[in-house]
Amino acid sequence: MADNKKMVEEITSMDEDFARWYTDIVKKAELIEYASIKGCMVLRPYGYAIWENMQSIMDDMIKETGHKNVYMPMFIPESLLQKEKDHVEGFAPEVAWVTHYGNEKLTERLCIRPTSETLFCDHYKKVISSYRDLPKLCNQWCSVMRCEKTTRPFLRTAEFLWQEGHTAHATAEEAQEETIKMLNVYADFFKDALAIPVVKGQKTEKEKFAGAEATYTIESLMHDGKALQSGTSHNFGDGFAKAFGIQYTDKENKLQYVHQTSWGSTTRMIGAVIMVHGDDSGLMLPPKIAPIQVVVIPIAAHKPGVSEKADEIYNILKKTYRTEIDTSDKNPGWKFSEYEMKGVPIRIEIGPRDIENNSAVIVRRDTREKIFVSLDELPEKIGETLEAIHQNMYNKALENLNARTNTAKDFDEFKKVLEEKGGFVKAMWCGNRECEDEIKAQTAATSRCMPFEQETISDKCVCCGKPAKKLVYWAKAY
RNA sequence: CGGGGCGUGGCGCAGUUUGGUAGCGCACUUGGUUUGGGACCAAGGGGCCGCAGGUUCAAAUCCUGUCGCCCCGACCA
Repeated sequence: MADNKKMVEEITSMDEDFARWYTDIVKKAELIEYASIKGCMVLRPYGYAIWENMQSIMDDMIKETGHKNVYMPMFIPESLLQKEKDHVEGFAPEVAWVTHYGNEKLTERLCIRPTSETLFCDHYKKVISSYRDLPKLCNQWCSVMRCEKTTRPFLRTAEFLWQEGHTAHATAEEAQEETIKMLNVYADFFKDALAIPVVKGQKTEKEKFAGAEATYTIESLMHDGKALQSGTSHNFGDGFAKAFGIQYTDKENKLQYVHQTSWGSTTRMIGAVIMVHGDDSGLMLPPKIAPIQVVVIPIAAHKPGVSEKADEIYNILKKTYRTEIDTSDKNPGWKFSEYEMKGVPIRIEIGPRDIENNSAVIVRRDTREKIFVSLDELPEKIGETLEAIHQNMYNKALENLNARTNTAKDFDEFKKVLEEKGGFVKAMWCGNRECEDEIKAQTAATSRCMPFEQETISDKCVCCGKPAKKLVYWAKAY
């Protein structure tokens, strides 16, 4: 038995090690607890606080670009869901159905929203009649439900929290502009709030959203070399408008269909943060979204003056930074590990030695560097250090992204590069679905996006050798 | 739905081959000593051994059935 177990451990792939590392972090950092409801998870206070910080920054950015928040019902009547053919085909297999209201059996069942396009369409049909009513720029924060067959904390859960923006415009050009604008908002958010660099581009036909004319994506790279679709922005053209009959009268008194977009980002972003920045000591949170930016840890708190000084520091810092103090009776070593596991960017140690020197020790989560700072300069130094941590985290993630982005001219090279280096492989593609399927079948890699910044690596498709149309980023993905 | 595995205190497991007082680590409670990298000592609480039958003087252990969960294959933010 023991031998067998050992053997299993020895042949355990890196993938499984990484998976174990990941699930360990989400539990030990107290982000989630598994719910007793299939596929769902309990977001615990610390995990939810991370989401709230993300939400607050993202919400500002969405409002900054002229959008207003609204709230739609969580139920969608079956007939409404079915109005757009591609959309219903894409989502029907994974929706949950409500069949009863109390004891009364419904004549038409209601699904729990897997996404709210159809509800927004139904609404827009009612409130849009003139070009003067356009554009409609709405956003909703809510949870949606998709009965996934396999789930994973944050990356794929049955119910998840997200923001979904839904807009309606007079022209195709305006809709396209909006689609790209919001994709850029996501990319900026990843860089400025999450310290994660992304690749921006368009999804292929195979990978695009059910019902969309075009889907754009930001793709980030986890430090195990797998890609993660981290936010998407869709241009619907007038497909939904025609299916739902959303029309307006233009300046020439002619009836026109609106052009729509939608874009969403989810709690999956927390998964991205864990897998991009985390290390062997646990989570590492970018300062902007960290629920605790600074934790004060008194050393030998029973010795004279220590408690008082620690309190004093805490009270000063909490005015400017999200600060906590840990006065529990755990020993310091335990506390150090605990807050590293939780990804707190800075910890401050204050003990008898520091009090003698009127100083404190600040320790960076990202570099473990210990910096001795005089108490007078402390608040200022904290600000500088938080900024430096963000920069350093971004730079490291960018280094990893660059190091793991390689090119391949033919299929043999493609397989070799993917096998040896992981990450993104840039390669040319003929535009045919068959080649995407073939590449996936042979390598497990999927097309992540056709980047905005196109290059010509070769004139032949990496798979079939026919003339190439597009440069594609390929990768194994979550 | 096809292949593999597992159900034993809150969590992680041992015990099952060969039936004989339910154990270990972590966590928890109390008291004390500690405190600059996951402390130590002492005492304590907590289990219809997934469920239902059967065999037996005796079942966590053997037999039958059943339920649940996890991993691998087809989809997805």
